Amino acid sequence: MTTQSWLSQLKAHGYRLTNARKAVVEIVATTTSALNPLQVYEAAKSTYQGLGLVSVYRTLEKLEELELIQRVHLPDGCNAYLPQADGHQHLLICEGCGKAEYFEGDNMEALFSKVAGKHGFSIHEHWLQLFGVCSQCELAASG
Amino acid sequence: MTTQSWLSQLKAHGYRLTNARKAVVEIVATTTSALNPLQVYEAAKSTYQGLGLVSVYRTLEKLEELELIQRVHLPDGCNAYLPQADGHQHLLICEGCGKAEYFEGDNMEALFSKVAGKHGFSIHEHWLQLFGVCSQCELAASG
DNA sequence: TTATAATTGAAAACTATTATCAATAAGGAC
DNA sequence: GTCCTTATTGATAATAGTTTTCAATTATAA
Repeated sequence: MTTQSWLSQLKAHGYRLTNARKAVVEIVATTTSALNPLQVYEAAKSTYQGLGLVSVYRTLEKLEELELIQRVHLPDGCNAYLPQADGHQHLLICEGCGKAEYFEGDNMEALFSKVAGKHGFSIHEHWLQLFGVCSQCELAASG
Repeated sequence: MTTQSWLSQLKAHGYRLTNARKAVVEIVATTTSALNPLQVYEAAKSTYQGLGLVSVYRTLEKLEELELIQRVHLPDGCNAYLPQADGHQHLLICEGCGKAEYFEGDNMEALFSKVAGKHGFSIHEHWLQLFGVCSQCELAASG
């Protein structure tokens, strides 16, 4: 299970397993949508009442350091986090429920290097994010 | 010239042409890299000494409203602005000098709708940004 | 030139994030 | 299990970025 595996990795890096960390990991490791620190805080408090917002910031920082989560930029804010994808993946985000799914773009790299060549750039990083409405939200809206 | 055209558009929408607005427009209409409010403020102050930071925020807001500029998300901040591109373009940004260039991805839409179909999403918006180093910065680094 | 209302810059308020610090508690040694 | 050390905590203060407030100014139409 992801939560356990993340806790093991924290431990393996010499970090102590505290109630605050367990509560934050439990939320972030299992979320399907990108969450900002305040959202994590509110969700994690139901597991561990005594949690402080500051500990959420600190735990997110460590999880990002260990590459278990990644920061996601959204139209309404740039501090949301999502479990990190394996390999190089792109994002599909539902504007209704916030659900985020990774996808792989076939042959995207080829396009990128073509563009890079044309403009005389060497590419180091890329962001590709699609925003839309998932089928459930579509249904909910029409039904 | 872009600056004049932007000022005309502000005027056409009933906004007064003040020194503060002229100074901000002059900077933002001619920039080749995405600038945040503070950067605009500092650059525009050399044109109009009395400028206040608050007026920069307010002017950027109006320019965005009129779709003359667009907000750009960068790894180190999400409040930079760039003149808006015609049509649907993507961004190529130099990590060295900050220069931003638009490009058109051929057949990108086809890929997006394929992905959308596969995941059951309907896409409303997309972000595609490539980060790298432009030829000038490459040269500067090696030379 | 004058009147008027939009706009301004300075200061205050607000929000999000980070640093400080004494109290707490995790986890290794025994 | 108990003790000890020190990482970690939550509360508070500090900081940074952005927005609101407001009296003074100024663009513009008459």
